[in-house]
This record gives sequence, structure tokens and C-alpha cells, in this order.
Amino acid sequence: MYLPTLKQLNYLITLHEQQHFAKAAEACFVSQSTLSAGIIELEKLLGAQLVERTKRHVHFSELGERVVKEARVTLASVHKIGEMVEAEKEPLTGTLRLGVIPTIAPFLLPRIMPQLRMAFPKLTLQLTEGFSHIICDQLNRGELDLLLLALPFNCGPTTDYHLFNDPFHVAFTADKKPDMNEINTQDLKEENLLLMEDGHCLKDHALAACHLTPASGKVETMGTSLHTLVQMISGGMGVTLLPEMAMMGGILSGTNVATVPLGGQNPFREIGLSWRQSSPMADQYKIFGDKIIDIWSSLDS
Amino acid sequence: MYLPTLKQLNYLITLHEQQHFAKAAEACFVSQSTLSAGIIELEKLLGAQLVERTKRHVHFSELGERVVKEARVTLASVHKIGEMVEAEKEPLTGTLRLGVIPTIAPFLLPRIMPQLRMAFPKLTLQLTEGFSHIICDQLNRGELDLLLLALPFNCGPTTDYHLFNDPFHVAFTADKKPDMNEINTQDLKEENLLLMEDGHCLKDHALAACHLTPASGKVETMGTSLHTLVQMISGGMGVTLLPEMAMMGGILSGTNVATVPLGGQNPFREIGLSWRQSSPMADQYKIFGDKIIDIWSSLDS
DNA sequence: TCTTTTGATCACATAAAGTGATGAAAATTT
DNA sequence: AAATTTTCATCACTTTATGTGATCAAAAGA
Repeated sequence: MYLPTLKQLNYLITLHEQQHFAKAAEACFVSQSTLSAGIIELEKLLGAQLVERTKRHVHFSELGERVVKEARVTLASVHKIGEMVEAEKEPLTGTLRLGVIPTIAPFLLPRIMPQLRMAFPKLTLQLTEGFSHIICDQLNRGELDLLLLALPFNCGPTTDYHLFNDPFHVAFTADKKPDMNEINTQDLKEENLLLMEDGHCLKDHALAACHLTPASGKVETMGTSLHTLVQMISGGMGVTLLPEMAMMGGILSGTNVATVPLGGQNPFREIGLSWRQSSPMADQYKIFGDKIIDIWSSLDS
Repeated sequence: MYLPTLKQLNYLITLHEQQHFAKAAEACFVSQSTLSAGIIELEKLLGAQLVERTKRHVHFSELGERVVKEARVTLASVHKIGEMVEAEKEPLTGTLRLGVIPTIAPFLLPRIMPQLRMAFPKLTLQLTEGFSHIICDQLNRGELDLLLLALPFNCGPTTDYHLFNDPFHVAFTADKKPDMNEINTQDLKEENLLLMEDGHCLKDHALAACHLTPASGKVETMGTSLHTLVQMISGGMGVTLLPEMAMMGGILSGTNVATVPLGGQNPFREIGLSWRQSSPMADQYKIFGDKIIDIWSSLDS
């Protein structure tokens, strides 16, 4: 495949506009000899005469006219590339492919999206909801740019950015709720603890918050959504750990469930962002994360 | 205005296809270092990172994806230029802008166009009818490629190509037609000679065929078409010189006009082609002219 | 720990694009 | 007719861009 030079095409277009070699050369900020040689070179490459030269006039052949027309299309396309890049340099514009886990997405996003849109009006969010390990794979394959998830999660060569802590509450059937300001891991030993099934990192983080290992007895897991799990608690089937975020998102409305804050050390899950270490947009992602922190704390109060 | 290189854009596209520097380099028939440097150079020029490199994977940033997409458009456009030129190399294809004078066009074209189309099916004729000096100007301005006219005509720096001679006949009102095989210039001295007005070169060529100068008395000129002139003769207002081409084209049908061939030296006008001396298509125009000769002589017989 | 894979980098070679000066042909003025 | 002007091509030369193989460093995998 033989390629002309964009410079040559530009020379040709300018020559067509000026109908004069010396003037075209001036317009291109090169010497007349350069432009002349450029046009000759282009004609030689294409193997066809595009321009007829007389000592008095410059004429474009019928083919030359058509080549000029198409060359304009070519340069316009190149120009568009430049414009796209320039637009992108303004931070947080364009499209951000964001992966979010299912125990965050339905509770956090509806509450922060409006303000996020206002803060970054030129940013289009392309949301993907999935289990941590799924969206981590997508991140590492380059199909996503950024993840919003619960940390820690071993996601390969990523940079994690802490946003805020999301405290756990223990959810009881309303009539079984103990009258305490907070509840401790030890107090749960007699309860039937229901958690979400493998895949949801919420299970691991909940256990970690309780300083329990998966092997500790009396733990049942269920392959359902958090909403369904709450319904089970409401029906008296046991207790569970609920992220405050979900409660603030209204997961308890219309249920027969009451909650007590979890006590002890680190009774929360950590919410954060992850991106590939190699990402050139790290700065922008931090700004994005800071904005989420901002919005979140304003919701809390 | 800063221009990337088409090579660089091509490297980028290939890298996107191969997702691997070394393979992309191979596909571009360059060394890995060249392709690597090319991509880096492009990123530096644009001032933005398009590709994320890890030791294991190559990822395109969201911007990178869009740049690749637009770069494909660019290269397709360049490719189209190449195709246009290639198509043009096949002789007598594309568009030919042909200027024809009014004393040829209506008589010759209808009779030769069908066969011309058959001979050059890929050639589109863009016809312009006008006085010799008008279409000559257009030729010299590069607005026309080729002229079909009566020679000689001083048209500036053109190459003329003789096609055939078009004999003159003297047209009388039918009842005044002398009973002769041919008629001589001297025999016309008593007649009222009607010719076309300035602008039509037919006047000059008719006078030349008669070996007369415009000053020779008893010559009237009229600013009309040849058809109208024939009507005047039919009405008994004098005699005129008619090109045989017009008669064969049926100009006399339904009129009261009879003709006698003109005698003497060179009793004809010369039909030919003209193109700019500087035209790169001279060979093609000769082939085109030869075909007209061909068709014309087959009509004669 | 050793090997393999992979993209970046280095020193160097070649090719392309640039320059000012000059030349030749046509058009215009003297 | 001669001189001048206009205009594009060409020349010798410089600078810049693009290319190469060899080598390096980092990460992944054995």
C-alpha cells in the first residue's frame, strides 16, 4: 500500500485555492521549491498528472479536481482527530466506562448521579453492573476504565482509591431486635446469620467486619439480591449484616426489619475506586472520586 | 496546523487490530522498534496517551478507540484517492468536458453520440455549446478539456487535431438553382450572399472557402441560427453557403431550398479537435478524435 | 530462580523534506 | 526587437524524519 503525505495533499489543496505555486507556498509557510517538489512527488506517486502548468496559468485536470475534493475529506478527518484529542484534554469529558458492584449500584448511584452529572456535565458515564471479579476482569481487559466497589479486593495490577467507610448494621426481625445501642460480634453467636452467596464480595467483607472466617458455624449463604435477603430476615429466618448505604437507599421500607449498628473493630466495609495502574487518567479518576466523597458526605448530614 | 503521518495512523490501526506491538510491526512490514517509536511519536504529537502498555496486554484508552475509528476514516479516504487515480489510468474513462460550436453540435452530435457511447462506455461527456472564442476561453481557463470546432481558429496555445473536411454547398431558393454539377466563386458575384454574424466562425470559414474577404460587397450577415438562415434562403432572400454536415443533419427537410456543391480550391471547412498544449491527456484525445473520424466516414457511405 | 515475553531505548544508517539560488520559457513592457 | 517580468522547475546542500538491529528492563510464567 502506497501512502501519499498529508503535507502533499495539503499542498495540493492550497495550490487549488491559490491557483499559483508561489502564493500557495507562502500560504503553506514553505518555499516555492518545496511546494513544487511536493506536488511533483505526489503526481509521481499517484502516477498521474493532476495539475497542468503553463507559464501563465495553473489548471487542474478533471482528475485533479476530484483528487482535491477527496483530499479535503482526508484532511478534515485528520483535523477531527486533533479536535477529539483537544476536547479530551479538558479533564473529565468524554466517556467514562464505570463498573459498579450490585451491592453498591442500586443504593448509591440513584442518590449521587444527579449531582455527579451537574459536576461533570461533559462526562458521559457508561455503567456496567457486575460482581467484583467480573468487573475486575473487564477492567484488566481494558473494557472498563474505572471500578466502584468494596475494598479490599484483589484485582490484579490496580490502584485503589479509598472513598469512605460504609458501616454495617445488624438486621433483625423487628420483634427480635435487642435493645442495644450497638451490637457486638459475640452477641451474634446464637443467631442464624444469613449472608449472600459467593460472588458477592459483601459476604467476605461482612465476615471480615465480624472478625469471622467462612468456617464459623451457623452461617448460611443465599444466591439472591440484597433485597430478597432482607425479605428473608423480615420473615424471621435469621439475622444479617446490612451496609448502611443500602438502608439509606431505602431497602428496609415496607419490611418488618429493625437494625442495630455493628460494634467492635472496623465494623464497616470500605468503598473505593480501582483503575489499572497503567492508566494515564489516574488524576482524573481521583478528582472523580473526590467528587463522590463530597456528594456522599453532603447526603449524610 | 500540526499533521500526524498517515504511516503513524496506519501503525495505530494495525496495533489496534493485533493488540500486540511486535505482531503489528510484522503486519506493517517494519521492525518492532519502528512501530513502537511511531506510536510514541503520534502520542507525543497529539499530546495524549492513546495506548496503555502493560507487559502483558495492550489497551486502548477510550480516546484511543475513538482516534482509531477516525483514523480508519482518514485512511479510507486516502485509499479512495488512489482508486480514483487507478480508474482514471484506464484510458477514456471518467468525465470529458467537451466544448462544441453551434454550427457543428446540432448536426454532428446526434448522429455520432450513440456510437461514441458504445465505443467508450465508461466515458461521460459533459457538453458545452458556444461560439469558438467563448469555448476557447473556457479551454484556456481550464473549464473545458477538449473542443470540437472548425479550424483554423486562433485559440492560443492549443494543439489542433484535424478530423475531416466538411464541404460547402451553395444553397438557392429551389427555383433559382442553376443546373450545374458544381458552382464557382465567380458565379456567385451576382447573388446576394447571406452569412452568419460575427461570432460564428462559419462566416469566416465560408468566406475563406470562397476566397473572399469580408469587404467584398453584396455580403449580408445575420445574427441567427443556421436553421433560420436556411428559412431566409427558402424565402428567396439570397444564397448562402451550407456545410454538408448541416445538410446531412437534415437542415433542409421541409424547405424550398436546393443546393449545388461549391467548386474551386478548398471548398470546405475543416473540422477538428483542440486541446491545451500542456494537457497530459493528448493521447486519449487523439484516440477520441480517431473514433469520430471512424464513425463519420461510416455515416458518409 | 531461571526463562520467556514484550515494549522501550540506543547508536547508527537511510530516506524524505526542507532551503536559497539559479534556470528556462512564456508573457509583457519598453 | 529587446529587455523585463512572471512563473514553475531544478540544483546543491542542510536538516529532519524514518528506518534498522542490538540491547535493556520489567513482568509473567515455568
